[in-house]
Order: sequence, then structure tokens, then C-alpha cells
Amino acid sequence: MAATTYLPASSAVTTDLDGNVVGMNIVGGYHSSASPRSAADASEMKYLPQHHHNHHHHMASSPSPGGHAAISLSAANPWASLQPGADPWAASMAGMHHAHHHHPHQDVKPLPQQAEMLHHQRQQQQSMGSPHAWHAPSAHYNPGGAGSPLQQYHAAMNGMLAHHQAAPQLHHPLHRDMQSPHHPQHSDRDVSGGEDDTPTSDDLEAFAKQFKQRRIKLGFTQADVGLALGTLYGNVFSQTTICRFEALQLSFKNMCKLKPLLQKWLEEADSTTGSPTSIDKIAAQGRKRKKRTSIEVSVKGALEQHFHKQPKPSAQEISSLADSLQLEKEVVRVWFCNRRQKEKRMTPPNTLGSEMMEGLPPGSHMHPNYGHHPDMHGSPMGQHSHSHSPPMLSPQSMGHQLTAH
DNA sequence: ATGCATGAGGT
DNA sequence: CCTCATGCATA
Repeated sequence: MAATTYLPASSAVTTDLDGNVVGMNIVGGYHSSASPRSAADASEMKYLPQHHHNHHHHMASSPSPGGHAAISLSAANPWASLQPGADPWAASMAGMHHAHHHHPHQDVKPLPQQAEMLHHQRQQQQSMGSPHAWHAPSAHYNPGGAGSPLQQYHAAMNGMLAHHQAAPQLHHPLHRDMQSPHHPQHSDRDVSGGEDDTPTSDDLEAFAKQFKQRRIKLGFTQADVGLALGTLYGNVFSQTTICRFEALQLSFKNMCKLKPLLQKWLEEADSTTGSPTSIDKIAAQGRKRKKRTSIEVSVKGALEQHFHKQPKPSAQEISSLADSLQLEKEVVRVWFCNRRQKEKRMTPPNTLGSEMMEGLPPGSHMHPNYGHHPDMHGSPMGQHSHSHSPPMLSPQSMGHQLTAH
């Protein structure tokens, strides 16, 4: 049974600590820690009354454990703080570019504290499939232990930089058309040195890989990067997003959007051997977030099965399904939404869990969705012409939930 | 590293 | 109600 509870806003503080621990683990040390939070789970579905209590946390936890942090900033104007290095755009974009039009309208990251900002995104993207599912390299090994030595670079910065601009905008008014899977880059577009063009999936893969490696070399955690982006460009990202970027678990379009920012950060990070990016973290809002419902393995299997038959069940189908699985309708609906999104990731989900019933001929693997795209348009990209072909998919999914149920 | 969730924007 | 981008909370 799924325990559905709603967390109090106060858990925000805990999140900080927890979050930074998590960030660490990417470096290698797996923290086998017990969950600090006590879950008072109720089997009831109820939203807590809106008592948005503004929590003022004066504690600034440093994202990186290596150092204690003395950072405690105001969340009031994160992007107002100067950036350590140089100005983002002038520097890197100097080479050649033209593609980025940032409109005056600066939209910043949704401050957790306040309402969500607008962010308009275009709705169109394609799913790309790669023939091989290279699971993330996960080249994390931690020799010494798990200490991220990073804070050493962090110090006070600021000096002669006087420009602090707001967000460079991710949302550009114009959308370049999607690239085709087959043609790497436009020939008419001259790209010497600067890749402001739409990258290929291979490009993204390579970049992601490189990014991760450099990031680790420099001693930064995914969380650090996310925060740094916020300070530098006004767009804060979570550890999750950075992680997904590195693992190519975002949509192609999303990958393209984030690449420039991460690239910029990389340049800065490696060149700036002592410039800090100190910023604060923002705590969770006083919002009522539903506790993550844990769906049992068996139930997941059932959902998977239905997903194969009907990726987009009707409301009524969802209802009956929910009923038979003893889940809330909303949970089921969301599950399908998330499942569909997974299908669209760059790195295809290994559709298993329940498994295919036919014995596949050796050598021919099939993708659940690849054989037929329901409503999708052209395939964005799909095959890397070369690259590696790691050990094909491995059933990594499917939880092994031993928890009592 | 990921599962479930939230929300903006579009139909 | 969907798609998409994102992230809190977790395993």
C-alpha cells in the first residue's frame, strides 16, 4: 500500500543537509545512511491546510562537505552577486555566435520561496532513441574517502568586475528547428570553434561525459554546479538536473538548452583557479508536497504491462486500473505521464520489468516504443553512427523493494 | 541516481 | 488531461 502523506514545510532544513550528502555520493562514496526523516505516513490522501509558514533559516549549509561554510547569503538577490570570473557572454561568446538572443525579459529561476516564475517552453520535441543504451559511465571512485576538497577554491571574490547581469535566458524567442538525427550540423552554418549550433546526440554525449569528468576533477559536486549556474546566470538548477544532464536523461531539446550553460561554467571553473562561487541555497517553499508514494514492485510490473498495451490510457481506464491496483487515480495518471517522459529521454529506458514474453532472437533487441511511435513525428535522432556499444541494457530498473508491504 | 510530484503552457 | 522541464525526497 502506498503511504501518501504530506510533508510539512519544515522539512526544508533537513533537505539541505541531506541534499549535500547526496551530492557527495556521486563522487564515489556511497553514503549508506538511514533516512533521517521520520515519516509519519498516513494512508490517507489529504492535503494539509495551507499554512505557509515562512521558514527563515539562517543556516547556510555548504553544499560541499569539505569545508564548513561560512556562506550565508540572502536569497533576496542571488543573481545580483557578481560572478567570480568574467562576464559570461562577452568572454565565451566572443568567438562566434549569434544564436543567442536574449530578450530583455529576464526570467529567473523559480525562487522556491516565492511563486513559480513563468517559463515558457515550447512543446515539441522528439524522442530519440539510441540503439544502444549506454548506461551512465558512472566513473566514480573515491580513493581517499569521500571528502570533496572543493571548497578550497571558494573564497571571496569580486574585484574588478562590475557587470552583473541577469539571466542570459534559456528561453529564446526563436527556436531553431530540430536537428535531424542524421545530419550532424548544418554545413551552411559555419561553426568554427564555437558550437552554438544544434549539437548532435553524439556531441551531447561527448560533452556530458567530458563535463562530468572535469567536474569531478575539479572537485565539484553536481549540486555545486547547479548552484553556481544560479549565481552566474541566474538560473539555479538542482543536483537532479545536473545529474540527468550528465547521464543524458533529459530530452534532446532540454540537453541542448542546458549545454551552453554548463559549458560556460566549465570554462569558468577550470580557468578560474580560485574564484569562488558562493551563493546560498534556498530552502524549500512552504508548499505542501505530497510525499513520494512508493509503488510496490508487483504493482509497477502491472503498470508496465499496461503501458505496453496502452501508453495513454483514458481517464476511465486509469480509474479502473487505479482501482484494481488500489492506487489513487492521480498516482496512476502521474505514473503514466512520467513513464511516457522516460520513453522520450535520450537514453532509452530499458523497457523491462515485466519482460517481453517472446523469446527474442539473439541479436535483435527491440524497444518497446521504437517500433511504433504513436503520435510522434519524425525521430529526432536515434542512432549514433559509431561510438561505443557498451554492454547492452541491463535490467537496472525495477526496484527490489524489500520493505514491508 | 531516480521515483514520484508540481506546474506552466497548450490543446 | 497532456507534455515538458524540473526538483524534492529517497533508495
